[in-house]
Amino acid sequence: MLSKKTKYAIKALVVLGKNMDQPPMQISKIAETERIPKKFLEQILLDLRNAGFLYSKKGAGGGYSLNRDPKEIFLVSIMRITDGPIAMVPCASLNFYHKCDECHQESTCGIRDVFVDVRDATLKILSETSIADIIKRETTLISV
Amino acid sequence: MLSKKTKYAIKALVVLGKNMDQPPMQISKIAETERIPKKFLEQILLDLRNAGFLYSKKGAGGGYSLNRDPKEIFLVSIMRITDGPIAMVPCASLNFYHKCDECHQESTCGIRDVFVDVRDATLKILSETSIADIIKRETTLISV
DNA sequence: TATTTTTTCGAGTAATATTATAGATTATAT
DNA sequence: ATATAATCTATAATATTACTCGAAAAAATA
Repeated sequence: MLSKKTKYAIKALVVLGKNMDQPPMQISKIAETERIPKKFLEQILLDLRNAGFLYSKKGAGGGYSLNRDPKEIFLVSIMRITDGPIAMVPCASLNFYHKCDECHQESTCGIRDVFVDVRDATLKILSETSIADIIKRETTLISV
Repeated sequence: MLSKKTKYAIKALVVLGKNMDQPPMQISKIAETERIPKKFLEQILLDLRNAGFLYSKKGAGGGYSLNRDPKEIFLVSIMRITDGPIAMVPCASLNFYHKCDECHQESTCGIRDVFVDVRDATLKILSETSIADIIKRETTLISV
């Protein structure tokens, strides 16, 4: 399951992606419009900022804005920051690999073998889909 | 992440798949060979039995055996029993659908739209892969 | 029929992860 | 100076996962 943390992160990035030419937006503003607990959002935005996706400014008139083109922010990167691995088993993870507790012989593990395929299929979609795509999909869905 | 419950379920089914022509195997035997906590495995096997995948027999000489051809037991069915939904968001689930807490307008949700695609890609693999396939993959991996 | 074996059942607990909150601190603008 | 708004550290609340306990029911066999 996708954590709320990740959903909130995506939603915040979408909001900021729609706010590109405007002055930075405050946490409290984002929290209100998307109905995200403010203090929780605070942590999430900080993570995204530390990962280089957001620009932040303190003090009056401060807030957050995207540090990159929304076309260049892909779901896979966000999810790795907020949820960690994409793979469903740690032994099939590219960026967060570690042995499964239960596993005796990884090299011949049929489960791992299948979930490497699942990971690749998931990864393909998530690394092709950007914040800009999400915004585009939403407007497309409205018009349908 | 795949729960241990699901991994244990798959492992148990694989063991039983290799035991097809033998008399039923006891919980304790499966638990030992696969190093699964016995009481936990007990619950898991019961779920699989109630879902019709296993045959069980009480008393001396009793135990568990597969109720179907290992070629006809697919990962997707096992996972739905042990972990529930395949989709990463409840609103994209076929068998366990429910609204996301956070969601205001499902019909135009770009997140949902992407994760329906992810679900489909995952589903394809999991509904094509059987216990027999896992066993086959393992022997193939050994010979490589 | 008594005993042993093994699954079944209902409940409970422990460990861990997720979600959320609190309060003080630091930076910036006016 | 003062107000604004992000940052930091810690902790509380809740949910989920992993696992345990003890007794009951069913079947075999001696």
